Amino acid sequence: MKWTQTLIPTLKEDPSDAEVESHKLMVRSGMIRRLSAGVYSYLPLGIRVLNKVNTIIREEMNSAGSVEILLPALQSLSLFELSGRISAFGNDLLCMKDRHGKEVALSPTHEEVITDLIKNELGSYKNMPLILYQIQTKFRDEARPRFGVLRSREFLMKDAYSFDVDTDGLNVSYQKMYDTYCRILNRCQLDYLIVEADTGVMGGDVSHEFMVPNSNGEDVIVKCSCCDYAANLEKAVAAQTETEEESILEELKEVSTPKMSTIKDVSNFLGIEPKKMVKTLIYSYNNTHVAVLVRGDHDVNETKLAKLLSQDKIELADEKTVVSLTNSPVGFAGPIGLKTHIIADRAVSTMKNCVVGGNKADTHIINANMERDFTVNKIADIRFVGKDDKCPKCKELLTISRGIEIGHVFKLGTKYSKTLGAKFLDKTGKENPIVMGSYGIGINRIIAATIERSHDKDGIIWPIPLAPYEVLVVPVNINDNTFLDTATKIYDQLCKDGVEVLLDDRDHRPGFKFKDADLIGIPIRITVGKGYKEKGELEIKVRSNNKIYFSTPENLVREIKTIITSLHAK
RNA sequence: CGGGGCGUAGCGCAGCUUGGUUUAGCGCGCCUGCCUUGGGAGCAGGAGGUCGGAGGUUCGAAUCCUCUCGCCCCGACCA
Repeated sequence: MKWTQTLIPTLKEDPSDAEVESHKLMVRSGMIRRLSAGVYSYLPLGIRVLNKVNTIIREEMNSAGSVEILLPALQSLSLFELSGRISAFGNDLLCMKDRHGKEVALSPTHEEVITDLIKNELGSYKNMPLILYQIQTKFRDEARPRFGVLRSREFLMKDAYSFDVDTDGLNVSYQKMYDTYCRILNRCQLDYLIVEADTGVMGGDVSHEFMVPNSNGEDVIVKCSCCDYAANLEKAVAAQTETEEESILEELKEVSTPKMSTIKDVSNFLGIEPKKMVKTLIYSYNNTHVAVLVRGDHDVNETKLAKLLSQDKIELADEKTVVSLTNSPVGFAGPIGLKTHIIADRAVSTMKNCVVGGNKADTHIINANMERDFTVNKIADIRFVGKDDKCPKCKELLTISRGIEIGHVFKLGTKYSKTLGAKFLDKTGKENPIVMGSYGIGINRIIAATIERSHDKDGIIWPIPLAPYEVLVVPVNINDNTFLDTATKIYDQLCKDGVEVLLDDRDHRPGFKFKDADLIGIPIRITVGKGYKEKGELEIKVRSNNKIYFSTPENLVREIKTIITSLHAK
C-alpha cells in the first residue's frame, strides 16, 4: 500500500481525552477515532491489526477442531428471561423495542442464542463433542467506558461454546480451548498469566482468566511468590490464618468509645492494631439480613458472600436496618447478643481477646472470644486476600498486582441447557441436558494490551505477527527520482514476494517521515537515502531493537525475509 | 448511579476571575508560492469558528445566571 493512497492520519500531540498509553498511541497512529464514549471507528491501520488477530484466532480455533459460525447480534429479550440473566446483566444490557413493540437486545454474549440454536440440532450423543465459535461485535452498555478500546461499549469478541455429553467430555473440551488460547496468545507474542477466576454473571463452577500483567489493568491478580498459584482477587483464597497464641482468655469488658465508629478511630483510640478488632457488617438480601464478621484489617468479598448465600445480589444494609438490628448507630455493631444470622470469616475464628462493637452507642467490648462470648451460624471464607496473606497451596507470601483480562474460559455445565431445554438422547435412549463450556477472547483488548506492553517514547513497537505491515519503505525525498524510483521498485518487488509493505510516498522531509515511522511502529524500515546514492546501499532498521543492517537491492528480499522469520521466532 | 473537572478552527490550548481595543487569539495541521531534504525545517501569503446547545440578565455576553447535551477523571459496578 502507498501511504498517499490510504488514510493514516497521524497526530503529533496526545488526544486530550486519553489517559493510558495504548489509547493515546492508537489515536495518534491513526488506528482509531472516537465516535462517542466507548465507541470507536477503526481506520485502515486499525482494521489491519484487528484482522491479523482474527486470522491467528481462526487458524488456531480451526486447527483445534472447532467450527466457525455467525450468530445474530440482535436477539429477543425473552431468551434472557428464560436464562434469568436480565437482572444479572442489569443496565449493561443494551435493550430497545422493535416496531412491533417487542423487546430486543444487542447481545453482550451468546450463551442463550447458541443454546437455543443447538437444542434443536444436537438431539443425539452422536453429534458430540462439538465446539462452535464466532468472531462478532458485542454490545455492553458499560457504566463507565474507559481507557479507549480497553473498556468500550461495542467491541469485537471471539466467543466459543463447547457441547459434550458429560463432565468428562467438558473437561476435555475445556482443556482443548485452554491450550488453544495459550497458542493464540503465544503467536501474538503477548506475555500473559492464567488465573483462577470467579464465574460471575456467566455461571458455572470452574473458570480461568487470561491476564496480561499491566499496572493500568482493571483486574487485580493474586499470585504466589513461590508456587504456581494465581487467581483473580475476587476468587483468591488465602491460607487460613494461624490461631493467635494467647493462652489466657481475658475477661470481657465494656469500654467507652465516644463517636468512634470506624476501625481506624477505635484502634487509634484504644491503642490496638486493627487486626485485633472484629468488623461487624449487616448485609441485606431478599428482604432478610445477615451479620458478617471479618477481621478489622480485612474486607468482605461480596462475590464470595453472595455465592455462599446463593444470591445474585446482596448489599450493605441501610442505616435504618442497622439501627433497628443493633440498637445503636452505624459503627457499633458487634456479634455479642446480636439476634440475627451471623457468618464469620475463617480468620475471625483464629482470633483471641478481640475488640467488637457493643451494640450500644459509643461502646465497644474488649477481650471478646468466639464460642465463649458469642456464637456464629457459619464460618466460611468471605473476605478478600490482603497484602500479608499466605498462599493456600504452599503457604508462601502472596503478591498482589494488576492485569488486563483478555480471555476467559468457563465450565458452564448444564446451567443454560437446563433452563433453555437443550437435551440429547444418550446411548441408552435416556434424555440428558447437554454439558456446556464457554470461551471468550477480547480482540480489541489483545491489541491494546500489546501496545501497553510494547511501546516506547516514540510510539508503538508492533510484534511482527500483529503488525499492520511488516515493512515500511521510506524514500527520504520523493522529489529526487533516484530515491522514489528505487523505493517504488523495492516496494513492487517485496509485494510480489508476499511481504506486507507500506511505501511512504508522501512529500515530507526525512525527519518527519522517520517520526511517523516510529509512531506507527512497523517492525522493519527500509530507508532509501544518501547511502544508496553514494554506495548503492539500502538501510534496514528493526523497530524493536534498533539494529541496522545494510543491503543491496539484489539481496534485499532475502535479507528482509530472514529478518521477518527471526522476528516471528521470537 | 455518587463525587470532581472540562466543552473556544481538524488536533492541542489561551482568553472567562473583574462583560466593552479581540474584527475571538496562539501552536500544530491544512491550501498557494519560494526554499529545503537523514530525525516532526524556514519565509511569505491564505482558508477554516453560529466560543457544545437553549433560554435569561444587559445598551453590549466566549465571559454573568438558569436549564440542557456531550466528554474525561475518581468511586460504585463490570463475561
